[in-house]
Amino acid sequence: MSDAEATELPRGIALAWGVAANPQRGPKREMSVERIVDAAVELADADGIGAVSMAAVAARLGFTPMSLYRYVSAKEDLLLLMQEQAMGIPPESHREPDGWRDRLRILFEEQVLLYLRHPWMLSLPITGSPITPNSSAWLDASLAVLEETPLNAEERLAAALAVTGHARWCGIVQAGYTEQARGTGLSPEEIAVREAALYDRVIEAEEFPALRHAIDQAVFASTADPFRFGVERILDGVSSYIDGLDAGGHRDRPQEWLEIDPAELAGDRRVKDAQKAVREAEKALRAARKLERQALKDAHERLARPRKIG
Amino acid sequence: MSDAEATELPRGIALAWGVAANPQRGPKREMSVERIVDAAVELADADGIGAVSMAAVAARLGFTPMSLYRYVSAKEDLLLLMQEQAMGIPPESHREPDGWRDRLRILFEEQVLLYLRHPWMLSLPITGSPITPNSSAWLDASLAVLEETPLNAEERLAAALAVTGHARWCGIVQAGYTEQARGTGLSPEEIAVREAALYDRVIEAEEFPALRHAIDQAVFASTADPFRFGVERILDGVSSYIDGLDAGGHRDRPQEWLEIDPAELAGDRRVKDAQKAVREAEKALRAARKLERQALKDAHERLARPRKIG
DNA sequence: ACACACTGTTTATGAAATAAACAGAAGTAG
DNA sequence: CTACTTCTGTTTATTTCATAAACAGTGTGT
Repeated sequence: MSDAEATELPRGIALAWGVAANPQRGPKREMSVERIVDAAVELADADGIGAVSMAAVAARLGFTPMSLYRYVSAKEDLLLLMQEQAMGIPPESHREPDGWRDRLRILFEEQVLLYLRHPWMLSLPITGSPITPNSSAWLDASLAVLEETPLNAEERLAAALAVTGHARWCGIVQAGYTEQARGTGLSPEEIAVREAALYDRVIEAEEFPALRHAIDQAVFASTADPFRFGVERILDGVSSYIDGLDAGGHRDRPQEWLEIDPAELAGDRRVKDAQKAVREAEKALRAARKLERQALKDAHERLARPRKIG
Repeated sequence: MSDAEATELPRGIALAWGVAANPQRGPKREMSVERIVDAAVELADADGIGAVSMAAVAARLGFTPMSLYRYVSAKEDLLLLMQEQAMGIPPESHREPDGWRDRLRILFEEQVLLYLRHPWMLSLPITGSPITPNSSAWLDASLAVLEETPLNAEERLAAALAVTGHARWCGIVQAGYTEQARGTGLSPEEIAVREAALYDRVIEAEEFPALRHAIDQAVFASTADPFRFGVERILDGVSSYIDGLDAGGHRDRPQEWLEIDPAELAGDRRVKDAQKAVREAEKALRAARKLERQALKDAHERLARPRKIG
């Protein structure tokens, strides 16, 4: 009983699996869940997730805001259905190449394209893994691709997760530019240029030497996609792990989740004050270091100058 | 002129760099930006980002909502400052081990811990890279660690980005559980168990064979952290790339960003309708496949049974 | 002294989600 | 065929936010 209750499908997820009660009596329906979700997705694609209010969706369909609640129990459910619909199922293209590596790369690229098409998906809260048909299909596709490898089930999931996460991360960063572009009316490229200029202005070699070095190498002006490099490294890593297994190497020992000390979570006043003190000390340290570097640099210059003049 | 204007610091970012005008006249200030941000972070840590309203922050400090606007120009700026403050600077621990690999792993773990401490950071919108002192410090640390490798500047950035992204992804997934736990009053472990049960109930072998297989291998009941496996693969990948360089191999050619056809973005009606038709066809295909598999399975059983009886 | 800059407060506005009560439509049972 | 029931979309009202605008009190520089 408590078991059945415990595993009962949450409202929104049930809707996503198409468990919809079709009523027999009463006036004919003028809308449908599908039309509502379509309208919402169109709004979000065009003007971002902020443009999706119950009122706006209803207006787009020519109805009053409250009417939507006959179809969608709450906005949260609508958002879930939007995700599900926008995600779709993985295209067949990933079956074309031979070998897990090329297939997984295609799945990566398709996911990135998904996020480029629907950047708003990335600003929705993630509530665990959404157990919906389409997300399941994507996960299934990744796992299926990896079934030709000697990885065990857990490793396959971890590898699939890593690639998915990287695609998402790529999407997040790009969506950031898209979003800013929408706000400012500039093109994403202009935003990137402006951002590079800001970095250039604000980052001093004394404080952030490695970052400054990167800026001087014009990495932020680069038009290359760092995420492409990233996936290749992930795929390399999986590949070399597989090579290790094939060569009779042992598996990685499963590792525990990272955890923070529960005492920290308890919100103890003394702990918090101590942490704050640490933060301030770190800040002071950083400032002192910066001054030290500056002083060293100046001293070097003073020592160097006479030689130059003489 | 337009150059100076173009690279002017956005309000919030200026605040983060500590460009604060201290007024000479008027009544003494009773609050400070710092106290406001502290209060907001405490609220968010305790009850999630949803608990952070201007009114709630003000109430926690014993003031009226509008008073905050004397210190923080808008909620958006407050959120930026919260991020900056919660992030802090990377701890010194990452300098202890020798070798980029162990150091980068520590930076990964520290970032994950950060997100465990402040899960709300992950539900804030990302607007490009926030060019603030503390985020710069983290990026600088990653880049500095990689300076001992033969990677070039762009590759270093890409590698740092990959690790950061993976930490973030790890945080996102864990924060999902934390968030759900807050909502339902259950422990994150119970949520995970419930989720595994849901998967088990809903995923059929006919529709998602690889996923079903994973479920049967109890991967969702596992207590191991798939992200630990993930970072190791990323580190492996970077490592083997470096080995390749050392062995005189050539670099990956820089690759372009993924893009979607602008025609798609234009929101053309015909294109959209066509896409919708594709979606529906895919759905039908999926259903047909499922039936096919089911039929095959049934047929097999029918063929197998007589032999059993006879 | 006194004007003015600055403080925190009060009041008001508009967007948003959604609860609750409603009037009318369309089946179904008598 | 009538009356009941169920279901539709609408209306109205409440609550929660961010934030604009006007305000009254408080120090400081001139």
